[in-house]
Amino acid sequence: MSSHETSLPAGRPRGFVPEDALQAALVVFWRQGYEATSLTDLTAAMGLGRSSFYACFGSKHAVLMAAVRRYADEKFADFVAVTEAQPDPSAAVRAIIDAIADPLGGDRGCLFVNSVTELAPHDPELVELARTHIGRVASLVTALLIRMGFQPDLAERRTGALLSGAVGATMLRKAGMPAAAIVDLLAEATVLLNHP
Amino acid sequence: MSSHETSLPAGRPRGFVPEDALQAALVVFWRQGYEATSLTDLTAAMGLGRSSFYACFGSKHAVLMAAVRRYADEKFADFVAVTEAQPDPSAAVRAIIDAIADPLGGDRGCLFVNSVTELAPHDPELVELARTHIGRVASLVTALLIRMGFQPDLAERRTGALLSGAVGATMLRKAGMPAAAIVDLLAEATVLLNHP
DNA sequence: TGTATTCCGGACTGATTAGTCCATAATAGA
DNA sequence: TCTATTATGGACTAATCAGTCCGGAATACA
Repeated sequence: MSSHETSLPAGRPRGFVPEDALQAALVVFWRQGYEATSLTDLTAAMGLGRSSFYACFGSKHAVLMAAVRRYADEKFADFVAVTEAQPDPSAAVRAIIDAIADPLGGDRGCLFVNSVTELAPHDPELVELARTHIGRVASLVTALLIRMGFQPDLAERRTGALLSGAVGATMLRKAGMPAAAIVDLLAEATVLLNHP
Repeated sequence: MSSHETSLPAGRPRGFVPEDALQAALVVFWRQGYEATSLTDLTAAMGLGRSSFYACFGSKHAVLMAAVRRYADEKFADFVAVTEAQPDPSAAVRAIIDAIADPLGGDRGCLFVNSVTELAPHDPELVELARTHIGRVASLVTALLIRMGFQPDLAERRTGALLSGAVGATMLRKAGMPAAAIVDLLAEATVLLNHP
């Protein structure tokens, strides 16, 4: 049992870091959407040839799935971090809603929302990912609402209303609504936290 | 001045009704999105050849614009009708939000939301249409909130939160959330109408 | 150095894309 | 019936699509 740290292969090593390439793909999909992104766009942004692309990632669709999964995981990790760092559950919910809508984050919207909206009707794999992600985010928020004193079933319904508002805000932002209006609108949504 | 009812042309008459063809195109775009719909899909659904298509509509993008415009106009007309038929402004707002989210209308979402989400970053013409449409709907709802007793600036911000929630609900529906949950969530959003 | 193994640039594939064009068909008015 | 005008089907184009493949380059290990 000699040096087998990560079971290195015996041939020529990759000239790129898969995670970096995936991140580049994520950005392109985020800006352009799935169908509007050609393999030429994709490989150019990722900085690799078609051979490397297919050898490493398999297909255009697989890259999208990996990118969306990465995006969703990253976002969810942020939400959890906020939740753990913020002792006040109400403030934590506000922070999560803000992070979803990302009111100051430009007008390209949310990769997750964009992808689901574009592909959901014909992409069961993406829908499955979406259900899982939405489910875990909803659980997190619902738990915070319960900590605030809401009854479980009410907390669950109100979580839906809050998430819906955050998601809708990303679309309104894409439609050209000014960032300031989005900020106001999200602040207004906190009424859902104050009303019994 | 003989019979000049609609200034009829002198050549062979059309073998189709443009409005019907447009409606068929609308349905296809609604189900499949813009990029995922080929001209072959489109003309097949509309029941006409490429020549007729281009002679009558100009381009694929022009048809999308016409379809979205028609969709938005129809929806807005519904909202106005509801507003005028319903004496209680609070109930009128609830009806409008419900009509936007269309919780029982299947999982293809809203053509307007779908199109904006897919194309907004690269389609200024569509963004312009979106701004106009969102603006008039927001004005309508804001007026209702003012009639309910809200101060104008608060009414405007709360309108944003309500519309955001309705729009977001269409995405959650596409992501597989059950219709019943959408109904609950929308009902919960009416908290925004009850809180001072 | 030699060999096994992997990676990569780029040419290539067949299918599909949005859009054009033309010869023919169908109509209105004379 | 004849002519001017418009509509139509279907062939056609040049470009682009996602994906494949191969010959050479680069590495690890012996």
